[in-house]
Amino acid sequence: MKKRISLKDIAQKVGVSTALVSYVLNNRMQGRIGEEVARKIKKVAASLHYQPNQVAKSLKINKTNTIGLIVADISNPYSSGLARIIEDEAYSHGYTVIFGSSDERIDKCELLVDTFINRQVDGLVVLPPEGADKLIKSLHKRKVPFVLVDRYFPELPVNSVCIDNHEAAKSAVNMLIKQGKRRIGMISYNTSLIHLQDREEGYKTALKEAGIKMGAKLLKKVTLSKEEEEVPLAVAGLLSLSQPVDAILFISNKTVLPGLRYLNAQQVDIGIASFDKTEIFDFLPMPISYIQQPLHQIGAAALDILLKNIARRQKSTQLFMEAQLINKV
Amino acid sequence: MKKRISLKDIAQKVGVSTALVSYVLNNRMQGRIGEEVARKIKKVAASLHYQPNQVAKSLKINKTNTIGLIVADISNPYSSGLARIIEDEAYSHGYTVIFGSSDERIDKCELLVDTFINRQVDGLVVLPPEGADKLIKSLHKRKVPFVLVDRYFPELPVNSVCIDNHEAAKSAVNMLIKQGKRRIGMISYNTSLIHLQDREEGYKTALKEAGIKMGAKLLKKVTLSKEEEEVPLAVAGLLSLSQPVDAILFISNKTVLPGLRYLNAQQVDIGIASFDKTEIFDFLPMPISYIQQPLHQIGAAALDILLKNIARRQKSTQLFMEAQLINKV
DNA sequence: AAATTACGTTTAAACGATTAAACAATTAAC
DNA sequence: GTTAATTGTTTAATCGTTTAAACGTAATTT
Repeated sequence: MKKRISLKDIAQKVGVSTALVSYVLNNRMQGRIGEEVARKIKKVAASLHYQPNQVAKSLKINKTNTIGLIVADISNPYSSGLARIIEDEAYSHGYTVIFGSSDERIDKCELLVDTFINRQVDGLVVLPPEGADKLIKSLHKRKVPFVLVDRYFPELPVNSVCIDNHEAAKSAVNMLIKQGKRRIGMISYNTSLIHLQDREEGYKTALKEAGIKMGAKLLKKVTLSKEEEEVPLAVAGLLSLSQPVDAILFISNKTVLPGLRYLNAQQVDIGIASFDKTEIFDFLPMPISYIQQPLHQIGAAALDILLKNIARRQKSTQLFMEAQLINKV
Repeated sequence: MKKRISLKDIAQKVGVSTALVSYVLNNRMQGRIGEEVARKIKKVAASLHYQPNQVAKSLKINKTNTIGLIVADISNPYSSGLARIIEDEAYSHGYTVIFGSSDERIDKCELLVDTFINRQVDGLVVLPPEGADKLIKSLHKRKVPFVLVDRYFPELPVNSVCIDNHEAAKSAVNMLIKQGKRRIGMISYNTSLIHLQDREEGYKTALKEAGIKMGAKLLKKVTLSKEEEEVPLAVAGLLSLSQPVDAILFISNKTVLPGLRYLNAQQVDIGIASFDKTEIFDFLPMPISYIQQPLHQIGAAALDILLKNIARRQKSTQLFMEAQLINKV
């Protein structure tokens, strides 16, 4: 890397102090600077292609204009879609984004948080893994500006932007009921993540409100990150009940894929609803309804909250966005 | 953000100079430091949860341990998949990754490059958009360590990691021929991007070597980023020739999707091969062969080259990886 | 004419680390 | 017993910025 041009180089060439160069290039001290010399400084700066060293600037002003983004896995469509929105919002406000994937592991997440804080990020956007309560609490205590997305911790009064999962699941089940389905199963997760439990609760509420009895056998739980193996078994289970299901609600895009693969192979045609869309929906013979998260709104809101938090003029905000049910008949 | 602990704080508390604290915590000057005081410094550092300010360190040692990743769009699966691999490789070497999406636009790409360089990244991984020649040349002249991925510029002797697109396309077409196809069309791009032209050339070469005449009508070109509108038309064109095609090679995952959607809707069953896999392949009745890029190798090689370049011990390297043809019958 | 204000610029400290060189205080060498 | 080497620590400069305060000089006020 070639030696870069610094304020000093410009100052020397023009024959003034670095302070003056700094003032001129930052348009400070309006009116107090000689027109002549200002012009000359700007000219020399341009001719040398001067670009300020942001590291030095960051150290001095104690602000890096960088935000850290921690997702479960950047190669997952939900995460990368979110990343893209955060990126755009951040850049439009003069921020740069560093990112890392936690793989849903709390130790990795902690490592990333530490790394980012040591790099003096101005704030964090975090999609927290299961069991991150302690970490989140510590962030809060250390007054690090941050905002959670997709997931939240009800007992912690920290910034978060999620969808109303309870309502979303409820509306999906209601739709299945309206379509005449009565034996509605669900593929859920065995997890302590509240936002997923909310989805399960929404499913139960919908059935209860419709006066449909919900047998425990209709609710199958699989392990996070083990979808490929466990979902087909779970679906098979739902199909082989004495009273087989006539519809299934899938809790996530990661469960619906192996689920559909199985149903497709078995040539079973039942009602299907899912959280989040995947490309394959367009290609399947049966219509698949899904809950569409307003990803753009989520990302934009998250960054908005974060930036206001960085600027120290906002208290904690918990946002629950309304998800849209895309109803395919 | 709470005031963070600095070397000074530790030094004061222990009653020594910051220099000594620095030496101790970095394990410098082995054996020259008093055991007693070293222990005390480490203890105090730990009790205060000292974490070094990387910004200050970066300024001093002129190294940020950060690399910049510029892709077309982080929400595109190819880009996010690559991002994940780069991330893992980078972190395992103590580097952090900042990223940006160029949207295939040269102006955005230039802006990102400038932003990243001002932030003193140690190097760049770039998926360059069409027409980036000038930018790349300037990076090279300024001796910024960088490596191109996926795309290259034959006339520029700079680091790059790609697949052998010519060979890959050829093998795909050869396979179609072996399956008995004779009227093989291709959906290609109207572009100056060499790696895409290579794919086209590979297609032509395969036909020529097999002694099959390649009419110009068999090669349809669409516009980058306009796949959704143009590909269906192009496919329709290939099917309505006086001698319709019995197979199509798609140049990318972005073209194969609308193509398949159209073919599926029209219930046409012909041979299909494509670059890159998409999730939907598993769900379609017809077998679809595809060229699988060794994404992991590409990412790992790119980072390896970049790091060696940063450490100043390697000349420019152009790598062409072998892609794998996944043959579904 | 002395005192004040304004103007244009420089000085110098600071941000938080690293590190060569200097410095006492011991210990070893001859 | 003087000199030299070793040991443990500090001093101070440095990285490239920013910015409050100081500083002359000129213009204005009284």
